Amino acid sequence: MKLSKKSDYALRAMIYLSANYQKGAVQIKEISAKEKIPQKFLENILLTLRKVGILNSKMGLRGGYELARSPDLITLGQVIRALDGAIAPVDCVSQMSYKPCSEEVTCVIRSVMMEIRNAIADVLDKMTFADMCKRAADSLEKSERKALTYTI
Amino acid sequence: MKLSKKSDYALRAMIYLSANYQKGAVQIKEISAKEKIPQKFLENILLTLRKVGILNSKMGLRGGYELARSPDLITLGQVIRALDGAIAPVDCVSQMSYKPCSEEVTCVIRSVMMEIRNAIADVLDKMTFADMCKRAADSLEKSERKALTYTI
DNA sequence: ACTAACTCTATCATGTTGATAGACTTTTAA
DNA sequence: TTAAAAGTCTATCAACATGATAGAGTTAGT
Repeated sequence: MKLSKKSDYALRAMIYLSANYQKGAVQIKEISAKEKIPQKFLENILLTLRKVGILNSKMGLRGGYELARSPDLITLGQVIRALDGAIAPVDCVSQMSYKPCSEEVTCVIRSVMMEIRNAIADVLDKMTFADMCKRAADSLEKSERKALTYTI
Repeated sequence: MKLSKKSDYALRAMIYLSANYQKGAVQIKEISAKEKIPQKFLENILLTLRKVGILNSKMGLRGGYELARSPDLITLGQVIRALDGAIAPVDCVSQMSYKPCSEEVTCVIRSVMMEIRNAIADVLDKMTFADMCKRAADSLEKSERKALTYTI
């Protein structure tokens, strides 16, 4: 039950790219520096996201990466699945890498794991990067207001 | 986001022990055979569960393992935490192995992971092994009725 | 005392994770 | 037209986790 560093980095990079959606291509180097992600590691991550069609890239001087579509059309689930694979805790309840278990029909562990899978998917597949940016703005504002209150 | 084989085996063994709760100590060998779990591997698992107080053991001839308390007082969460550790997808939202992340207050990834942790915990900490036995009985009955229907 | 059972520690092969290296290709702008 | 800046691709690595096995102990019922 663990989010890999890879997916964590990917989410951070995606939030960064979402916040800069209108500004055109952003370079790996910039994301790497701002989000403190090892550059070479980030290269692989972004490459993967490009291959699944979440990002577009421009090669050459002044190249970079940008979202392939609007942030409200990309969910956390899409990104995590691209990097970590299936979200389900066991394969027999996975949409992505389904493998039947021996006693499918009566297996009670399976039924509980299905509940968990659905609960996770419910969060990750509904949450878009537009939502994430909004949340970030909200919580920043809130913490600034708080800081202001304290300094009075 | 993956349940380890260890936890999976543990859950199966616990369900088996719950179903045999009134019958006194059950031997590793029996559980291993019935649930098709490598015996030596199972030894380690049961030992761990004993150390955290979920199981009691009797040594010597006619020894074995049994639940330390009634099945309705043991949750799946307790067992999985004993074997796999924290349930939370990232440490900064974990009750069990909490480690602060740098930007705790404003981190939006954290807030989403907290939602997921809570959703998972909500399932695992409410579901007891008594519930599991009931489910098993229900689904067995259902599949038998179904089989009957088919054979008419 | 014999034996069936749990206890404990060590070991092992395999795979995954997080990270790095370097050679290659594409594009732009001077 | 060429140098520099950017992405592309493949290989490699150390460290760790996982799933499993081995074997020498210890305990207790008969």
